[in-house]
Amino acid sequence: MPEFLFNNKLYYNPVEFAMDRIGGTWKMPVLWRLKDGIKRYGELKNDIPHITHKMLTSQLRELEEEGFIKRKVYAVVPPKVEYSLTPRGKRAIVVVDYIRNYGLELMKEFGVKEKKAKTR
Amino acid sequence: MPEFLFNNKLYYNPVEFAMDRIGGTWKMPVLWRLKDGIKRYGELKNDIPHITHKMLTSQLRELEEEGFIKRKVYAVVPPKVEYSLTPRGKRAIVVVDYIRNYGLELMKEFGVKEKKAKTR
DNA sequence: CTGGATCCGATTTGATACTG
DNA sequence: CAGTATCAAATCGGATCCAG
Repeated sequence: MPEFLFNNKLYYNPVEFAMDRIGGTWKMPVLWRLKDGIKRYGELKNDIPHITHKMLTSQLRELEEEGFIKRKVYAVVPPKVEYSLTPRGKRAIVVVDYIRNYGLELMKEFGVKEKKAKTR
Repeated sequence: MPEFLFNNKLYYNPVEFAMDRIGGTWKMPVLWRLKDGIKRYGELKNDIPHITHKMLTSQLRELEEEGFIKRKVYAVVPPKVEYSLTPRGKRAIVVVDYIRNYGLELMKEFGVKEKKAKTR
């Protein structure tokens, strides 16, 4: 298995490299939300349950820096910022979709039930 | 996006569920090593660069508990233990391969060079 | 040879407060 | 509305030691 450096981090294989770009708890959900077009910061925040302000901003920064999403700032008050997928981000959606389908398959195997509105 | 529980952990989407099963730094490399057949603990340890004893054993435990690999113990001294893929593990290999190819594609885009034998 | 347990530092994440 | 900074809590990973 090869071994290489990127941004001063040591990687052991291509899978790890890919997962460091679009893995983690929140990056795929964020990309997925942008699948159908432009979203504002607040929309993303509302659409993704439980994500904290800090996590959303940091994940958006990283995805932007690595060219998966584009950030457009409007010089208005109050601020308005729109996020959208770049071609690289659109390519990633195909992969996310693939993994998502595998996840659904696994969930069925493991007998996972959706958690319906819980009392409390 | 749905939301559900598994092993007392809250998941927000199928992607996260899948990644919790076979994601992380080491699970895919471990599965990948078993792609071509049975391996002993020591072989895995030698074949996977930089993995520590602790990580290898913990990852093998989890993969076994969740049905991706099978553990066969021989009642001999010193101990001999063989690991192999279950059908579920073999199915996972297809996914790993897919992500791996995407990783290679990304590496090319990012201009990542393999790290050749370093001085020191 | 395989594997469990412990200690401890490093990294990640959440909560909160503050800003233009 | 969108974003930054700070501090504390939680999680993770590595090194090390013990055991059958």
